[in-house]
Parts: sequence; structure tokens; C-alpha cells
Amino acid sequence: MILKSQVEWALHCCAVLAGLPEGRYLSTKALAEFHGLPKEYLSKALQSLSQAKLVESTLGPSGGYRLARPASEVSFLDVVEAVEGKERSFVCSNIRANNPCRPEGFCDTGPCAIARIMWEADAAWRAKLRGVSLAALIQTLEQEVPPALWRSSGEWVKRRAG
Amino acid sequence: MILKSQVEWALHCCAVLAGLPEGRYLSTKALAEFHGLPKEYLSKALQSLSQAKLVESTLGPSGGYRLARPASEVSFLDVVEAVEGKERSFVCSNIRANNPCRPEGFCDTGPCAIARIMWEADAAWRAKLRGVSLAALIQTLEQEVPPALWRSSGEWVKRRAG
DNA sequence: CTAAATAAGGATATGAATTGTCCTTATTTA
DNA sequence: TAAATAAGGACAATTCATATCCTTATTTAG
Ligand code: SF4
Ligand code: SF4
Repeated sequence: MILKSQVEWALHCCAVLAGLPEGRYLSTKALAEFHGLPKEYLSKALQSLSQAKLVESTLGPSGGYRLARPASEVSFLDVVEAVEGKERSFVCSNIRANNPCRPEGFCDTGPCAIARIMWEADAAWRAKLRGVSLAALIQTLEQEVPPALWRSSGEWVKRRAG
Repeated sequence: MILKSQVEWALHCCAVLAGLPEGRYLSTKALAEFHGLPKEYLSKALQSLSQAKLVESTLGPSGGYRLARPASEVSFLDVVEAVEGKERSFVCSNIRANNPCRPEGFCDTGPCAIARIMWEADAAWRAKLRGVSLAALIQTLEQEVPPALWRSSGEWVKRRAG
């Protein structure tokens, strides 16, 4: 059960977009270069973010993406679900229905305890992700990333932002 | 990010084994019939449980599996990790190393904030699963499963237990 | 106005993981 | 002694993640 690498890519891209000067856009090409990723495939992840309304896009030279909301109002969960989907990680194939002791036409009432427990764990995972915003991430990164690298990266991004 | 169906199978099998009379074994064949699953493939899941020391096995007629510990001391997490592995769901491919602004030979100190946050969510998921034992599951099931079905299933299992 | 740059997305190829089957071997009990 | 079983190796089928290529419509820069 491994998250797709697009989740990591999307989180990194959102972190960069969150540091963009107000109103500017950053293109797929720039984001791909900055992270050393295949442009065409990264594009799919960005399209997922766009479909989820987390980012806005514009066309043409100086086009690209920007956050559709303040970074404080975009959570990790938003990004993860945009890429990975909202489905729960445990899917019940209802194998209890195969129990040979069941009377004919027996019908279960709702999900069983096993599924409920697995889903509670899933909910705990999502709650944790919901509790962290991109703004909080940026704040942590700013403290942790060496100042020289932080500054040069910021300038690189501004140079490429249309 | 979907858990393999073997997780569901393993949990169901453990639930059945937890209800087994003291000291008896239940075979792969019986477990497969009870759940309507392919015997050969279910066998792989049971082997995982065996390798994780959650169940004990014995050979020959009347052979099969039984829990290696009291049901109160086997958690959902034990079962899930036996089948799905202990690796975290978020893997970091360290794409920050591709940042074109990095000085040559720059070396990061430890995992970044993105990875740490994802791993915290993973830990929350595992904590939830660690908090529920097979004994607790059985108790819930006994309350929820219709008494007639509960009883007939118990008898079916006893008949097949070697 | 024109040409270049871009997002969006369809089609398709590749590789890896999951799911499933089949067979052999060693062991244990009936 | 023979049947039943766990263990596990080999392999096939399917699904999914990853990646590339191409077309289209739109927007801005020049
Ligand atoms: S017992 Fe629960 S997890 Fe298993 S098949 Fe039924 S609903 Fe699904
Ligand atoms: S920023 Fe974090 S998640 Fe991204 S590559 Fe670095 S350590 Fe991994």
C-alpha cells in the first residue's frame, strides 16, 4: 500500500506555488525543472490539482498555475485526495456473504465491525492530514531550509513566474 | 492506495481462529470454504501470518492453523502489517535533491517537513489499528451478528477443526 | 495580427505489483 | 502405510502506476 509518487510531486509543487508572488503563475515546465521531474507526467498531477479546484491555470506565455485559495486554506488532505482519490484504503469485498451457514436470501445490515475499524483508522489518517495546511508547511520549511538555499530558490521561482 | 484483499482475508481468518476451541487447528481448506476464497492464494496470506508468528501451524490430517497468542494480544495492526508489510505508505524519493539552486555537494540533514507530516499521518493510522485487538473484534461481532448465524457458524467451524 | 507558449487531455507503451494457479516437498496423523 | 496438510517455488493473468507522445484550444508577447 504505497502512495503514488505523484502525491510527493503535488505536495512539492503546492509548496512552491504557495511561495509565489501574489497573482503570478508558474508553468509546468518550470515546476518540472525545479524538481527534476518528467514534464509530461507531472502535468497529469497538476491537472488533478486543477480539477480539484486547488489551483487555477492560465494559458499562453507567462501562463501556468497558482493556488486558487490562500495557503492557509489548503490542507495536505486536499492535495493528497486530489491526486490519490477520496476512496478509503480498505475496500470490503463482502466475503462474509460467502459463509456457507447463511440462510438463503439473508441480507446484511450495514458494514461489519472489521470494515468499520479499518475505516476508523483511515479516518484518523485523513484527520491528521486535514490538520496541516500549506501555510504551516511553508512556515516549517522556512525555519529548516538553509537561508541561502531558501533565498536562491525563491529568486529562481520569481524569475520563472509569468 | 488500496490495501490488498489479503488484508481482509487475513482479518476474517483471524476472527475465525480466535473463536476456535482451545488447542484445535483449522485448515486452509476449511478457511477457504468458509469465506469462499481460492485456497491456494489464501494460503499465501496464512503463510504471512505464520511468518509473523501470529499463528502456529501443524501438518497432517487434523492439521491447520491456530492463534499463537491470546486474541486479546493480537492487534489489527499485527495482522495488517503481517500481510501488507511494515513500510510506511509515503515514500520519499528525495526530489528536493534535484533543486537547481543547490550548491554542489550539498547534503540534507534528515527528512524534510513534507515527509515528516506524511509519516505522522501514517503513525496515526497505525496507532488506531494497534488499539484494537482480535478479542475486541470478537466481542463486537458477537453482539452484531444474528444469534442463529453466529451459532451455526461456530458449529461449522468446530466440525471442521482438527 | 502573428507566432510562440501554454494547459488540457487522449492514446498508447512500459514496468511493477497484485491476484491467481499449479506443482513439489516434507511432515504428521489417522 | 496412505491420506492430509503447510510451505513454498514457479509461473500466468490482470490491474495499476509510470511515462511518453501527440493534438487541440487558448492566451499572451512581440
Ligand atoms: S465482515 Fe466486514 S470486512 Fe468482511 S466482508 Fe463483511 S463487511 Fe466486509
Ligand atoms: S522535501 Fe521531503 S518529501 Fe520531498 S523529497 Fe525532500 S525529504 Fe522527500
